Amino acid sequence: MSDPSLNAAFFDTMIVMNRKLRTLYDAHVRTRGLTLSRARLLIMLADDGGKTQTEIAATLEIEQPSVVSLLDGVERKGLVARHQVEGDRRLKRVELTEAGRAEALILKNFARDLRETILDGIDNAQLIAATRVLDHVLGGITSELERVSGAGGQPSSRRQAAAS
Amino acid sequence: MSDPSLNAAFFDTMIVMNRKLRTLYDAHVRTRGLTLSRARLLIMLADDGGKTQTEIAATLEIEQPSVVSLLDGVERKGLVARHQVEGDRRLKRVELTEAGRAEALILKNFARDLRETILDGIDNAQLIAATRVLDHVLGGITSELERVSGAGGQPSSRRQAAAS
DNA sequence: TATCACTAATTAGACGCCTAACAATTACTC
DNA sequence: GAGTAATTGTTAGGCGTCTAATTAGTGATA
Repeated sequence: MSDPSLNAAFFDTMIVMNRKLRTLYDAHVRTRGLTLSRARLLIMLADDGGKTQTEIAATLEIEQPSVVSLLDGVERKGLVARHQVEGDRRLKRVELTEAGRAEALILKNFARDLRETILDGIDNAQLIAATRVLDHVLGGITSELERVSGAGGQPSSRRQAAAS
Repeated sequence: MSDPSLNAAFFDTMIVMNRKLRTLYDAHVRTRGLTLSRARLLIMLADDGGKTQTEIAATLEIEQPSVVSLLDGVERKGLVARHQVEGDRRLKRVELTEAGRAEALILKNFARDLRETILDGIDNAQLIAATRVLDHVLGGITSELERVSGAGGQPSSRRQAAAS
């Protein structure tokens, strides 16, 4: 079928790369009390506007409790605010503050530049091909994850890119 | 130069995929008190034999304190043991126990099968191309990381695949 | 209207990862 | 040989993520 050591190399490289990417990004924004995950959240809010926490979880593809602690962090810094929603007191609509909007802009530009630096030497065709593979693999993981834990079998809304 | 939204999609997909891969793997081995990271460690030890903690950190490409807590977990389960080294009392050589060797074999087989399942539909050429891109990107991240934090500028021993 | 099921956010507890700072030991240097 | 520098493993503290369980609010129904 496929070469086991080739498969292993793919995943291992991916795992290491992910961790180092986070470390690199964090190193740059740490002085402002931010991280890659927080940046992903802020940029998403800047692009998509106010969302409830459930919607945030779905867009970022993380679990709701992860959203809670992420929000706690950036709310403490005054970058977002949780607003009550008229008509349903369970919901909280999350909005960027003025400071949050400014920060999001900075983060977005920094992220763009960093990606540019890191991807230097890769042409568009290669990147498209690699992204297609990643997307296919992500699909495989997601359906396997649903098969394993999601016994209920709801129709699985597929993902789309969250950060810009 | 390059398309910003294309770059963003690549990284975002990679980030999400990584998190979901970990969740999927963890879900399978959780009942035995294991995780993807612990599996990576055990498999590496099974392949490469006893190593000091510094060597483990280098091979897995994580920091030494991360190795400490990782080892604490699997040592508590009796899967590895830390042995004193003759001649240098700072060092500790880490070895798999009998139970650890058995567990590593199971994990290795499971990992192989899971990769096979997840990569279904991707042919070797695509996978090789994608891995080459990942490797290039990892190289970019690593050198950027060294440029940023490693002011000392030691000659950067390059990475090689750790899990099999 | 009282109950029961569902949903949104949260808390609790665990693990993985990091940086910074530390203790013990060894190596180097004068 | 004494003092300093480097190395090894560790602890402390922080963030991100997960699952399981809890709390509060909504809706549907008998």
